[in-house]
Amino acid sequence: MSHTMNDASCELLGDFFATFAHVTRMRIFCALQRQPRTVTEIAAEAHVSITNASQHLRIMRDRGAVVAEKHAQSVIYRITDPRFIEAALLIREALTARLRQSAEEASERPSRHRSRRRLQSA
Amino acid sequence: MSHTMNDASCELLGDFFATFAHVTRMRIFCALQRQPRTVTEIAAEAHVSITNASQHLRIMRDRGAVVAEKHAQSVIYRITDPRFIEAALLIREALTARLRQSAEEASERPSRHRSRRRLQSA
DNA sequence: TGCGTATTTGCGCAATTTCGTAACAACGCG
DNA sequence: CGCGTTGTTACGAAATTGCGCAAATACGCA
Repeated sequence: MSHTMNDASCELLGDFFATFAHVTRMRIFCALQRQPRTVTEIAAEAHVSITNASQHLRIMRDRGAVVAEKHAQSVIYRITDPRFIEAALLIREALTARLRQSAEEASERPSRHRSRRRLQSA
Repeated sequence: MSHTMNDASCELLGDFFATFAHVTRMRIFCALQRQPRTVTEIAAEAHVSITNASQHLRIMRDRGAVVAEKHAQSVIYRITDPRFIEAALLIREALTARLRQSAEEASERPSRHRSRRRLQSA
């Protein structure tokens, strides 16, 4: 496998990113990180209704991010691939590093606030 | 930093994933992977209009995924953090591994097609 | 200054996503 | 069986996103 991406990878990745492109779904992912959980537990941890949790879980299930296993009265969800977690942690590192860095820059060169990131002249 | 995620990380990550949750934006990311490019070049590589490319680039710029640098008449975009590329490659590995695996399973136990992933009984 | 190239933005519309309400399905238990 | 618990689905409304077109902006050059 090459070290750069092609068009097919773009389709694949775009779809994957969409799976997690919602705070609630990230929170669900977050809750499932430590251990498998029932829908009711997931809903509580993600601060949403059970219905809403179920709806998001369906999206994640359809895209293969989680699997459901029926157990007595309840349904237990878990993350399908630990690499998803690894990837999320890696990205979080990059993001927090960026935050730290821009915080430092802001303290060096203060009150240069831009409400929206614009072009930077060369 | 812990090895699991908290609520703040979820916000951050949800936003990040949204940035790339579109085939066109992934293709743009893909094109910028090798080298910085002008908007016109990016539009050509992503197979979209210049206007549309510019719109997607604004989204990516606003979220900090890319930066723009004005150079003579043209604007040159580049990816802000190489870790974004690393992460994308890592995720691609996980995804293609999953694809390979389900392809194998499908050949072992054929014609078990489900149009939509459903619950699996224990 | 006026022109051409490069890029961005405003706007309206179509498509998609999100979410609540209500109805429905599955299951264990008395 | 009838009921309570757990979870899913249908549906419609509201919000968001995506995109094309036209207009605007930026900049180098004659």
